[in-house]
Amino acid sequence: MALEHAILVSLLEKPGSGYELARRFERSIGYFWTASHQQIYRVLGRMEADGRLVVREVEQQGRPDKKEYSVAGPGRGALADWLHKPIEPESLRHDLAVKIRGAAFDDPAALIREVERHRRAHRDRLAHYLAGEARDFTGPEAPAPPDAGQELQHVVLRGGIAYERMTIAWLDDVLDTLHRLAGRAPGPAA
Amino acid sequence: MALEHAILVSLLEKPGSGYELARRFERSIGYFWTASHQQIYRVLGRMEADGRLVVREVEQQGRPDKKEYSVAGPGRGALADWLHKPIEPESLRHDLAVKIRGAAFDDPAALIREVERHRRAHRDRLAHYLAGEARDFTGPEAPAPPDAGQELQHVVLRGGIAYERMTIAWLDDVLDTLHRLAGRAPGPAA
DNA sequence: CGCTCCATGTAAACTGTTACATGATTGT
DNA sequence: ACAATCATGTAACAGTTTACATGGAGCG
Repeated sequence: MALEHAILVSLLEKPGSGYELARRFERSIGYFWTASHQQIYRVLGRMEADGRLVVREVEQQGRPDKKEYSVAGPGRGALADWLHKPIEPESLRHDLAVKIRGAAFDDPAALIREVERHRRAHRDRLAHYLAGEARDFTGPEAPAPPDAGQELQHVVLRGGIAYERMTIAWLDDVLDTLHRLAGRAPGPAA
Repeated sequence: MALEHAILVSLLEKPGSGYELARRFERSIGYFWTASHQQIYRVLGRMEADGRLVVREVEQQGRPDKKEYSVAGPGRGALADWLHKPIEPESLRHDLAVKIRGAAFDDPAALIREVERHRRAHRDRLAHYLAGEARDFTGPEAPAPPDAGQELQHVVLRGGIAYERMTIAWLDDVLDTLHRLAGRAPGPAA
């Protein structure tokens, strides 16, 4: 159900169309929640029908009209209810870890390329987060003093940065392990 | 689709029943993939129908009979195919981060209890992982030298440990931020 | 002419959660 | 007697992914 709440938070930060939300889910909100445009349009339709959102048709020049959504009273209430209700601490879903354990029944060396690819992706994501942090929070252009919303956005971004740094360090550990195993026995085991 | 692959890896490590798999998904495999028994039974049924698994009825004394599943040739092939196919680097799903950003439109101080609860859960999980590491890998009972499968299980567990440590440190950062905001403005903003 | 961006959606398949259901054994 | 553990499932619903579908504007 958290997609609904993520959309409410994003629209409270700034109203926008389904398309714009989809873009945000590739960027800032996407640091901790992902959603495709198909999902977003469906949920927006439902939330508008439920009275949590209001739409405004916006005519544009040189591009298609868009529907700008913003949060209505009941939407704000639904978000407040959810914020006050405890949630379960997350459990991870990590495909790559499944692959690493699966490598025991295949060739561990064959995984090295894949792990390196993931390491590059995480390194790029870290660079992207750090650039965003400098632009919005720590650089000379950043607003001083920051308001509560900016402080909270920043602490979430610091979480993303910590996650990427941790992941890169772990992938280095994985690569070391795979190289050691590849040196030891160069074929499929088991 | 990774539940299927996680089941294949687990059954290659050791054949077992749906019930036993559900237990493993609360423990070792559960460090990086979760699944309920309902899901597991459904997928086991499908995989057996597809010829990826074979079942053996095992009579037991003092407890109900069970169906012991093990991986068939096509199952091993399906796993190998998946292992050689690149996967997308994961994107996070972190409800708590949605809540933290949402707190800008509610009372940040009201989130402190919830964050503390999550911190305790992660601290407990870390202790559990560390106990498992000592028991299976670094303690005096651990097999020496470890085989490839154990090395790979260990590196995945180290990833879980690093994740929990990072998360605890981040939650401390979040708590500092919330305390600072609570001291500054004691009501809902926006 | 083809590519990317803007903007919106539908449909089908699959995955995951919640609730319900049964029945024996072991321990308190 | 009651609760927990072992063991297996069904059914309904909610959420997610993948594929299909349309169409204009601007750039090289």
